Amino acid sequence: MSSFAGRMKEYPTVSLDRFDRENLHARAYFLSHCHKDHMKGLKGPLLKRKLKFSLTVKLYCSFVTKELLLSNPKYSFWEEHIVSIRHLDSPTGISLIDEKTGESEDVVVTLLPAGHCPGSVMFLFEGSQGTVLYTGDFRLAIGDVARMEFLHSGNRVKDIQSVYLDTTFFDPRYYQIPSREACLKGIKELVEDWICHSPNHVVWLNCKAAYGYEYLFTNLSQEFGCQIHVNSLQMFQKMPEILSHMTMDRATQIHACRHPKDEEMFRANRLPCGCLAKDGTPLKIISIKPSTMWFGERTRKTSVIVRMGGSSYRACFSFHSSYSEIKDFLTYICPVNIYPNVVPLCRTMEEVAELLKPMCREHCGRAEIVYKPLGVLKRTRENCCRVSDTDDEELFEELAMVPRRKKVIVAEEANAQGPDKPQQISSETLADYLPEPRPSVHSANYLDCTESNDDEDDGEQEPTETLPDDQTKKTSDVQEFHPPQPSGVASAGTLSHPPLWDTFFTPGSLPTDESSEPENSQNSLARSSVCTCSRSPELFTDEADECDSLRLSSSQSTHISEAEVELFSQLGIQTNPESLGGTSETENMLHESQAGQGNVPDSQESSDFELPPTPGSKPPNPEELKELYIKLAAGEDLRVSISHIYSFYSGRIK
DNA sequence: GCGATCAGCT
DNA sequence: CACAGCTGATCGC
Repeated sequence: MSSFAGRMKEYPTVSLDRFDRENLHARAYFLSHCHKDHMKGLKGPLLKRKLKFSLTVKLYCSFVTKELLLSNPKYSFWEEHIVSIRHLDSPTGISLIDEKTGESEDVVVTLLPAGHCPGSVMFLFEGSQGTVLYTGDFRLAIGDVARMEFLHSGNRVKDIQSVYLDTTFFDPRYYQIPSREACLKGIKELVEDWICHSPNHVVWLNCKAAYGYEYLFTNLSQEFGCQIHVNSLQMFQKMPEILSHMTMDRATQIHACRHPKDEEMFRANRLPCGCLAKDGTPLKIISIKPSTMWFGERTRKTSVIVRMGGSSYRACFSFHSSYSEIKDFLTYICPVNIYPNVVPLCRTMEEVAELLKPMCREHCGRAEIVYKPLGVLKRTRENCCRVSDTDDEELFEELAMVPRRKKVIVAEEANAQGPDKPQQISSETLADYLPEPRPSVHSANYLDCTESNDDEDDGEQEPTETLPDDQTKKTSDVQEFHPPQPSGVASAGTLSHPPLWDTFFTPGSLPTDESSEPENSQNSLARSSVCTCSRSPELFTDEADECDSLRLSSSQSTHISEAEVELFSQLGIQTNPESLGGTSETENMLHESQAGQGNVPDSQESSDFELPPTPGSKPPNPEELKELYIKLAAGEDLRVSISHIYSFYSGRIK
């Protein structure tokens, strides 16, 4: 839960995600996403009154956030005062005007995708007081930050003065959270194993009353060709990409409907909507409750699905980045200052601040590092592969070779025109260059899983995976579970099937009924045949690496530095000594440029950093490059890990 | 009657 | 397993 007070040191005349107290005096407001803990005071009478008499005060947010906000009539008084920025990554000039004195300050703000819930964004401010990033809440995968065009200036990472950071899971206890794709895969398999039995076998997704599960709904809808039953569709009226996957018709096998006493109803084998089978008999229901599950640094095998007993399951699902994901994010941008917005559970603000210190520029030593661009074939930094086999890899990694996108927009200057007409510095959007929404499908082997959110529990573990005991198909026998794959689906990391050419030329269409589903489903499955292989970390290297495609490696961000270990020990946090100083394959493969860090003086005239070219990795060898080229030539979309964010969590949805 | 805050619940 | 939000009680205006 955010405890950010609303204001940044550098630009104190704007307020973000807080609208009460001192924030009542702000010259402009910013809303990162539509969760209540970021909307404190937003419907307060004092603010309402202020708006009534103001010509210049505006609320800036993404297009989707505006729609979601205004779908609640309590906020309709904001309507004339909202400036929604439809396109992410499109710098907008804003004049911050003091209505009493006429004093004015110009800033340029850029919305960056945050991957937290529909419409969620981060705000990047650039102005006389430096470049400052307010992250709001975010879930970015490792490597995503390197693909954010507007955190770069030319080949370099922008010089970021301060980051106001979502630190929900910035604690080594939350070292790893399975990737979005791995979680989705686990849920898909569980759903499939249940609903395939009969039309009377239904799934209830026990989701909380908050935005953020739409990604799950749309993917399940697409996968199984049935829309998800929900209580209301009103808020998604202008978002067909979401709307088309939801229904208010109870006659479906997947429900996410809610009722004040839904848990109680479920225990009595009833859906919250009260739906029964066609013949009036009770349905056969399982519930899946999305919950955050985390795993310690040394946890090797994990499960994204946990059976709670009876027909109740928990499925891993996180709205926030894990410790290692946040660390990756910070390591990349290396800001001068980092301010936590959230106090993680069982921690104090002081402890979080201590944990963040090593990530600040002063301590990370980044200012000394010179990175050499790779050249024509640029790719994302790949500094956190920590898996030893394909199962683990799918669970935690979604890294892929991602050619850096052509830079399409350059924010040169902000000729702000005043808040009524914020200047769109460029009309092109990054989203235009991103792939169509699609489900992410990996190879079908079920995860050999051991549940562990206990980071003390770092030894070999017995599988605890359990599944409905009345099922005919036993997914609990994880080694034997091989759900049928649609034809044309290649396993991740392989090219066992030729590309389906037509899929690359079929305009993205939305399945609006079941009849349209199979083809769409297949198309999207085919499109998502991507390489997600990543290199084994030294932590878990006891299994053969079966990944036969491009290998990248790194050790940087998954390693805890000695300084951190010392810090953790001061804080009473256990760290893994094996991760320190051990010679590993990955360490041996450090890129030259990194090995030479500190030796080469940076071009000091610029305060920006050069773009890191995959620290901790070796340059691709000819074999690897060949494979990459084959994939590119085959039309495979290698951009994978960030696409889901743009699909659902951006202002792109119209 | 309305808003703020907190405990309790999920 | 813990994010986000609801309900209901209480208090103050």
